[in-house]
Amino acid sequence: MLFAQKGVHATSLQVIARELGVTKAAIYYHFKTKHEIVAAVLQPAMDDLQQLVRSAETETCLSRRVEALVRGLAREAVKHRDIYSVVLTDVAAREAVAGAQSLMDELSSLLLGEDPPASRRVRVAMFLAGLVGPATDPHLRVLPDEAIHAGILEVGSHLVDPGEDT
Amino acid sequence: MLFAQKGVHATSLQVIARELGVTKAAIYYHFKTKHEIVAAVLQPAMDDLQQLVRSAETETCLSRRVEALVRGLAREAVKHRDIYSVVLTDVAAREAVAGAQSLMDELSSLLLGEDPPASRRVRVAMFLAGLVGPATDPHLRVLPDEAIHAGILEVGSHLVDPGEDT
DNA sequence: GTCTATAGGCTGATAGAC
DNA sequence: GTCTATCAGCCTATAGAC
Repeated sequence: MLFAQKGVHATSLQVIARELGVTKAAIYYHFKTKHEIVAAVLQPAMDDLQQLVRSAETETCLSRRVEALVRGLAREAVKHRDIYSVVLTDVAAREAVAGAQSLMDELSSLLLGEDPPASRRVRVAMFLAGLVGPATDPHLRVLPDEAIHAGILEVGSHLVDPGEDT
Repeated sequence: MLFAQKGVHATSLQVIARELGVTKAAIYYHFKTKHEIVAAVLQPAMDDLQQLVRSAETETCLSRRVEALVRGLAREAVKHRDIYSVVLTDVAAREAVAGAQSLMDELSSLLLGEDPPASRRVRVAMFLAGLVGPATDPHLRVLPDEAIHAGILEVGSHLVDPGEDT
């Protein structure tokens, strides 16, 4: 995906149109604005993420909630590798998708629980930001999905586990 | 810094000029191109990072090398919070700074050592990508430098430690 | 539905007065 | 050193033919 390579802002409609073999105007028949295009591309991942957050909201036990979220995030990060490398990275992308920022905020809150110590705040922030790593690193793209999934799971269960607090 | 908030590509010279209270032309007296401006902003962090990589290159013992790099990265990530959130994130920024990408590649290689298992590859990629987390997360910006530094150190020593391989 | 043509704005960058 | 004025080029978006 072009958005991932050059960023949303640097990917012009002209380039997109050429890639698709049509003209700019043809694209504007299907989408009203560029924001809509970006949103449409990111939508599948956003929907899955939203569903994950929704289902985790009901779980009041922190450790169980965290476990479910980490497992879900590992699954999603692999499934939507390309999209994650955009959403978690590109400022323009987050602007285009309404609620992307607040969704990430809520995700963060659900992982942190109430009044977390500073060390856990850092660990969770690094885990969430780190999800982009396997998605973007060209050397990792050759690894099978299972290996990346297992790796993320391992990292997440350690970094976000509330029991790790000192 | 504007580059961090809106991305390099979305930050026009006009906005930069207005922010500084001068005109675009005045800026072009000091810098030949926009690339030069971006490079100048990122230079301090890049220099420190390069020096870190240089000094680590000579250490042939993997575990000692990794320890030094993790310690150095934790220090740098805190010292240059704003810049790290740009360099590690923005595609346009990496394009502007010659050698930024290859520096990150070398850093990654030095942390990985020879023929690392897949799980360590993922852990290192997540650690490096995760360095942006504490820098960008608005909730973490209120934490004192020491807390973030300690958190990164803790995460890094666990994620990148070669002894953690299974 | 997809095209051509074009409007109107903003961009990075330059030339020349002060 | 900083300004005004201006350039060509690209952008998003629209109007209207086919």
